[in-house]
Amino acid sequence: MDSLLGIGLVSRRTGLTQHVIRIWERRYGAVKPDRTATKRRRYSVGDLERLNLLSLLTRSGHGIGSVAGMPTASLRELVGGLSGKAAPAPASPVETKLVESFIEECVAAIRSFDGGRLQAALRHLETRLGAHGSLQRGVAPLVCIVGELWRMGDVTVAHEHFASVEIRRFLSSATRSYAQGESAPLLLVATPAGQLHELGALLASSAAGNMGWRVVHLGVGLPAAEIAGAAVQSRARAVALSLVHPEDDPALGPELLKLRELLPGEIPIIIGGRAVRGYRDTVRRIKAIHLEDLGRFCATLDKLRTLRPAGKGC
Amino acid sequence: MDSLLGIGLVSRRTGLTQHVIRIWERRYGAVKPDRTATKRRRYSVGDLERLNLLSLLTRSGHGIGSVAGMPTASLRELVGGLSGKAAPAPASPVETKLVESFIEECVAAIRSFDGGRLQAALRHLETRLGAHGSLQRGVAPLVCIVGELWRMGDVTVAHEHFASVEIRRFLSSATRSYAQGESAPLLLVATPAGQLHELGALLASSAAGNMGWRVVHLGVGLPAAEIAGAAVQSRARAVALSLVHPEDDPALGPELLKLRELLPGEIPIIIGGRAVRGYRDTVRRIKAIHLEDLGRFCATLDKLRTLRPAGKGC
DNA sequence: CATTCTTTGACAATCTATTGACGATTCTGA
DNA sequence: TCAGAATCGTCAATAGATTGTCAAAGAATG
Repeated sequence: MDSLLGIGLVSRRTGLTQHVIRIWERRYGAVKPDRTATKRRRYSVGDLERLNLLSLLTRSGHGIGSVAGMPTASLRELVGGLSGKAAPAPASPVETKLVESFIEECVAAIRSFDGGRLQAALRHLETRLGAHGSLQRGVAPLVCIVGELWRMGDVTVAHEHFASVEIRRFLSSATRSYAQGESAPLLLVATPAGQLHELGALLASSAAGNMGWRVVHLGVGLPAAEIAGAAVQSRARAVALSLVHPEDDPALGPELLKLRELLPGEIPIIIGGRAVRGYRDTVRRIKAIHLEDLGRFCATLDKLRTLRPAGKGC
Repeated sequence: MDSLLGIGLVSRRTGLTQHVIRIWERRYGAVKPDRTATKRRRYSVGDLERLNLLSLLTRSGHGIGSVAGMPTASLRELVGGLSGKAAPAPASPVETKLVESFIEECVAAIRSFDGGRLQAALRHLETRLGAHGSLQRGVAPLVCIVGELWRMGDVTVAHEHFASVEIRRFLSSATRSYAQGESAPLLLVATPAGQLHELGALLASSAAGNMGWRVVHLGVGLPAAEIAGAAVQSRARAVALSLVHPEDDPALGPELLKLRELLPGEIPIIIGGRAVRGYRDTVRRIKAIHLEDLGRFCATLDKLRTLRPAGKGC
């Protein structure tokens, strides 16, 4: 077994303290790293994955003592099914087929304004791919496709709104990870003034909730001053914005600048959504973190949680 | 059996207090979790489902004592057949006190962006007043008050948006629509172009869902043509509009006229919300049914369902 | 030599179990 | 209609378990 990672590295990559890693080993035998001749721990990539899984599970409410002893495969299953993210994206042919038929079914349901059918499809996918997998590989693509259909005039505004409402109903009821306690970092999610499409923001909120963040979701079309005020008052660790529809709103650039100005410097701004391209310069100017897909968004959240409080330079 | 969920986790996922979970176990044997060597409860996913079902059932009026002993399959069945119907309307002094403290608690939660606290208050009220009663006598007033606070500048736009999102999350999870088959009448709910406040519409949708209507909720800010198109396509029996904020939008009058024109004559338009007064003439002109409060809205729905067997066979 | 790592014991904060009691509501039978 | 009984959620207090964090001292690394 190639065990070559030092504890410092593992600590940084998992977001766990070195202390915690050692304690988990000593008390629960969570991992059993090799040792060098001089007793230093050497972790394998398998250990790394294991620790990442355990980190996710403890964050979403499991006691470490009850999961530390399980085989890695079971951990993966628990993570996929109950709350966390499914880091590996295997994209097997079976799965792509599943997702394809899912999308097809959803679009048909939307076209006929059949809410029950849409909810059924969403639930079905969730049982197959888990909370996070269904978001990343099912709902997110669906949202894009609906947007596309609308832009091409293939479905009406009413269809698009209807889909938004139903998808958001699903997301609301699927995301239950409330009450993470005061200690969990807080993400503020919103859409700046002029941006009225809410699904991107909702996806972000759900994903963040699944990953153990507390989330304050402010919805759609908020002026910069409001966002900044709320962020300060709720002591958010980061602010996430979603830009989807108008790609050329001249008022949005100044709005973003103002937000950066009003927001304390240590609170990063994360921006995602297909319309970002229209405001690229501004986004760069305010040093926002630009993320195109949900997977990267999750990875960034993980990094932010561990890097920020320690004050470690990024 | 794989029993690995701690009571804390189960509590968060079911919305039940740890205390309640334990009491249900002790008094009614609702679940029989395994124990660790140190007597801690370990729940299986089956237990989790069971508790979720029981939570739903008690919230909609069943006594815990009468359902706690039933096999899980029967619980599922019972939940499937749920369709609101609770809490007539006693309006006792005890209740007004309850509602008052509820509102107070909610406003405090909103001011501090505390979603968990807000959800807890909402749930609590629901257990006391039932699905229907809590809507009519708790949530509806709350919505009005939040709107009032916002208009007076007493809370910011961010607070108002935040409240909208959380209340709508509650409504989404509380409303058990889709239980009805093809035969149930269908109500289309929306907000016309220019009207961007969605809570009124959402309340209407929930109430209608509770009363056994199928609901197509189109959300906020839709042009007349879109509403009419969707109504025709989904074969709605009625269209409900909510008017809340701009009371003097000159574009809204023509929009309403256009809607009446595009809509088949046998489909009535129901209009509610505090901004209706600003458009009184138009509302009268299009022969819309104007309803000021949720109670009358429900009554009207009942009448429409029975009086309007327009297409008796379908 | 500064930094990183290991081990150990101790500590504090949080979570959990159990018990008994309390108060509000609802049910029941006269 | 009314008193008593039953139902049901909540609370408080104590004891014990679980889990993250810390400090100190020595060893290894580069």
